[in-house]
Formats: sequence, structure tokens, C-alpha cells
Amino acid sequence: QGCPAIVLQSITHFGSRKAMDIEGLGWQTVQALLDAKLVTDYASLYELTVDKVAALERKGEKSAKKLIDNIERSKTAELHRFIYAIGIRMIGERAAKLLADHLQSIDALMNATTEDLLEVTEVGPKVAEAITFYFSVPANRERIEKMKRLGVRPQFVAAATGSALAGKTVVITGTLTKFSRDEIHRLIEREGGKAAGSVSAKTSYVVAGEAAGSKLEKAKSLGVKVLSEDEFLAMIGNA
DNA sequence: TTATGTTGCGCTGACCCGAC
DNA sequence: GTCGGGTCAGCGCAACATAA
Repeated sequence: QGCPAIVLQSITHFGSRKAMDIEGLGWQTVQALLDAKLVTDYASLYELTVDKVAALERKGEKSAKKLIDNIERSKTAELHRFIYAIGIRMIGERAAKLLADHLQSIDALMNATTEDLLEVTEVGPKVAEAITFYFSVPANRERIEKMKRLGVRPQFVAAATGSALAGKTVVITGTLTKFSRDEIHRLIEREGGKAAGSVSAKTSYVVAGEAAGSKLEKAKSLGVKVLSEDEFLAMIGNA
């Protein structure tokens, strides 16, 4: 973690939309924070103040406050976002979600054995090894303990089981009018469904927005049910 | 071995907001 | 008000891991 480029990358990833969703924390801002020695890793983001950030070049009081608010808000991010954010090799959004659903706390993940991890759906030996290796590094464990001391409390949110989407795989294509991609993915997960990135014969529904692309064509060729945004919302009772 | 789905990356255009 | 830096959002593709 000593290499500046790796530190920059890890902090940027930590704050990205799919991870802790800290708006305003792009790589340029992270670079400026590193240059000013205001942060040394992603855990130290939680030690920042409005005054410190506002002192940076091209950062006013307003954007500094916004950034600090977003950092504060991330303290109670969903558990799977936190797992994805800490940057374990081979753990992306999907794997993080599966781990969160199975283990339900960061402590359980930190203390899980290879055998425990192999019980998680879709986790094989290589992924299990990557996780146990990550937590075998003292500096990684210390960063997480530091965040806990600074008030970071990732929340485990159980998916719904009685919804029309429970157990279904949904793929989004095109641009939706009422939701961003991220928002619709969260909605699908909250309803107990799975938001996949590509269409296959196992896909339950494809939701097509404006300017739908090749996924719509593939869905048609495979006979997968295609829904408009409104039809989809009506189906889950969110219209 | 094959089917399936995830990850990571590059690309593009739109948008936001502080500085001047 | 305009400019320009920074960020967001979406797509497509190749490589790869896993389950069956």
C-alpha cells in the first residue's frame, strides 16, 4: 500500500458510486488530499473536516461541506458496499453482495475461515483464498478497526422474499426515465431479485428503456420476456 | 467442457460548479 | 455569464472464474 498510485486508486475505488458512494470524491480530489497529506488511506477520509477540505485549491466552502456530508452519510452504507469498497482482490459488487447476505457483518467476514467462505454461493477456492489473504495482512485489519473507531457502521439489509422479483434475474438495457442504473439495481435487489449485466437463457426479464441496445436484441432472440420501465414498475407495485 | 455471469477497462457525451 | 476542470452515466467488449 506504500505506492502512491495504488493508494490513490484504492481511495478512489472506496468512494466510487458502486462502493461507498461518496459523491465529490473523484481521483483529482483524492490526489489533492494526498498531496496536501490530509489523507494516507481510505480510513483517514473519516478524519477530514470541512475546514481542511476547503483549504484545498479549487475547493470552496460549499463543495467541501458537501463532500464531508457525503463522507458522514457513508458511515452507515450497506454492508455489501463496504465489502466491495475495501478492495479485496476478486471481490466485485456481486461477490460482495453474496458475502454480505451470507455473513451479515464485517466481523464475521474478517474472522471467516476458508471452509466458512466456501459455503457461500458462487465462492470457490480462489476467491476464498483472496479473502483470507486480505485479512491475514495486519494493515488491512487495522484500517477496518480504525474506521470502526471513527464511527463507520456498515448496515446489513436483508432482501425481500415475497415480492414478484424474489429469485428472478433482471437485466436493464437502454436509458430509464425514472431511475438511474444504480437506483434501479438497488430497487431490484431490495425486491429480492438479481440485477445481472448480460442476457442469457436464464434471464427472467429484460427491462428496456430508451435507446435500448444489443441486450434487447439478444433477449428477443432467446425468448426472454421484455418489459417497459412502466410495466416493470407496475409488476413490483411501484408505479 | 460448456454455459453463464462478473469484472475491468476504454470510450463518449452530458452535466455540475467554482473561478474569473 | 462564460470557461474549464472534474464527475457522472451508460455502453460494449474481452478475459476470466465458477457451476453444472
